[in-house]
Amino acid sequence: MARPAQTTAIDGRAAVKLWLRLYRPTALVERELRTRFQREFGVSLSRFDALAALDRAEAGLLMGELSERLLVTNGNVTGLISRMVADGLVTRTASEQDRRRFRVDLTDAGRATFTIMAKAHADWLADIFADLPGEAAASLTDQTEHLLRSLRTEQDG
Amino acid sequence: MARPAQTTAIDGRAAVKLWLRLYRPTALVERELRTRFQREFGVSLSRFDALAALDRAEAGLLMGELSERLLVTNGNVTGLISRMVADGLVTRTASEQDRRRFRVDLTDAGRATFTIMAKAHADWLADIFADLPGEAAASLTDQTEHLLRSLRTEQDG
DNA sequence: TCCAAATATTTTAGTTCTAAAGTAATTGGG
DNA sequence: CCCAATTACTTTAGAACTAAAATATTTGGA
Repeated sequence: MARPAQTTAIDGRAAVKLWLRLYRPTALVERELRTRFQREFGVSLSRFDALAALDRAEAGLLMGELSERLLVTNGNVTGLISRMVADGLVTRTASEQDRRRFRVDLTDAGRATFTIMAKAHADWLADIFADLPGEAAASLTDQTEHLLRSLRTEQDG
Repeated sequence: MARPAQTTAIDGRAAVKLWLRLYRPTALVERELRTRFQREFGVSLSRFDALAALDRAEAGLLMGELSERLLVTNGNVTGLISRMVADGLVTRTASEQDRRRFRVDLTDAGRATFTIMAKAHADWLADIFADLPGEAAASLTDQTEHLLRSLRTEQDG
């Protein structure tokens, strides 16, 4: 589990600076998306994220898989999915093989809802990033992938 | 208020890709910091952010200024600061000139607490980013500043 | 086989957060 | 000077979130 020492490791000051520079635009975009989802669809960003995760997975997801992908606790997913089940967006069924497990699947209504929202989501982001030159966007997309791979956090990836 | 058209504007697909690449590492680092603040100091990340904002401002901050800097609603700041007042970290005093305004200031205990936490915060971030080559970190720091300036959100900056 | 440990999820208690409505103080055009 | 609009903040109702404890099921070694 030992990781190789990094001779060019950045110091605390530079690390804090990078973190603040990374955090602020991300928080602004997140807030903008949250507000727009609420205003246009009356839906939380978390719900959209859950729908997106389920849409990407072709055979549904276990509660625990959802919690991993959304980067939130199990308890949070329990409540989020309960409300989404109540609203007919997803189903939650116990596994036959292992009755501790619950698989969550999109309903037809959930998938249709997601399709509409995903279009708006992409349009909003294109608008939010419209002033960023394509070259800068491509470079950032590359560099943030590198960043993600190099992160030393409890739950990597 | 019209902004110049961007001839090289990225499309929805690229915008979503950039967003996801930006969001994931940021969320992972945020979660890591949140967990560590909770574990080591029994304190929320929001509290640390509030302390940091107040420490940076030399003459205290109005409730509204805090809500701008922390990117949260006024109502949220009301509750957060109430709890911090109760714990002796900050004071909250009405302005003489305009009794609608409330200025929040660090107490000596609050400033001392912040100083200790800020050191840990910097150390943790240096550790989290330790595998990122210094060159990549510097480049990301630059590029995210550019990103912030180019963002088209309701509340810019 | 049995039962202790591990696994998957839910529950609990409480903080953080939002949107929207409410309160109180200030400001400025008529 | 006045009062309608604005500003600063709080309150409310409820969703989103966490850490920790609880529940239920499965697994694996003695």
